[in-house]
Amino acid sequence: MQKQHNLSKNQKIIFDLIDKSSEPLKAYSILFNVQKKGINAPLQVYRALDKLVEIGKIHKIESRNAFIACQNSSCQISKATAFSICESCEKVSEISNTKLSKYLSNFADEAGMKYSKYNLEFFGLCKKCKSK
Amino acid sequence: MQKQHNLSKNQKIIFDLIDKSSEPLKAYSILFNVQKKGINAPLQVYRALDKLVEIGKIHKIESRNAFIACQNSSCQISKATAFSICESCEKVSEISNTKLSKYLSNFADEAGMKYSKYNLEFFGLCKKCKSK
DNA sequence: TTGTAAATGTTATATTATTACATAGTGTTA
DNA sequence: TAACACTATGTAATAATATAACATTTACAA
Repeated sequence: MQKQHNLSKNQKIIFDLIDKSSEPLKAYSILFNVQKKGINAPLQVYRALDKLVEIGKIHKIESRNAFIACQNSSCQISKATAFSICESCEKVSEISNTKLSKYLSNFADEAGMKYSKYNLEFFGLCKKCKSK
Repeated sequence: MQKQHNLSKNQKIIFDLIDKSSEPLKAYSILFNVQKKGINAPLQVYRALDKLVEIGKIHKIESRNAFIACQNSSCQISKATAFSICESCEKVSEISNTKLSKYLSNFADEAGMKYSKYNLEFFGLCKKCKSK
């Protein structure tokens, strides 16, 4: 059973915003959106983001400096993330593919070393953009 | 046969610096290091970096905002990159594993979509740091 | 030699993220 | 409940990363 994390006020405000969004959100765009809720400073946003990433409720898309809510109902795969990113419309989806995650979690390099965490970003054109 | 890219003056200065470095270099650390060679502005660095990334001579480590020289003699895999990153000493190595790259290049998601590019970053402790 | 693409130089500014310090809330346990 | 540790919050300042806009120059093929 997964540990229950009770989100604090700021964490909840920021998670809700990201969760409702259909696209990855950037930190300062989040800031502008939550100023009416009393969150005034970048640091307040970054602190909430850090925590949310840590507990797996959101993921950072490294190549875009943006954040999306975990699509995985269980939110247990924050140490093993894979995303597809459309280079045209910037749509991002979390990939949850058991074979892929098993393959990568078990991957060992030439020296036999295994890794405790990975992040994979695939790039291409999404269906919509491809057919344009 | 791979296309020959004759590096320009700035590109060469910056590539040489990165290539000699034992660790990933950040843009502003590069800037400080090349100021004696007449490169004065961030944009000059970023332009050279962009070009070097584009032609596959260097790669960007997205999670670190840093750049390393391609370890692959052929430098042809800039669209299919994988790295191991030590979370303690920050050592970064490029992984060139044929099976892995084949697996990922051929990966198709649930909808059968294939991707033209990927970047994978593994995290863990390197041998040295593990034994400490 | 002219056209064009690539590269350079420079200033200013935008975007992303952290340091430092002070205060307040939450939950545990002595 | 008092004392404690831990987490979260608030605020100001600043650091670090990256791009826009504009002018000029170089490389080189037609």
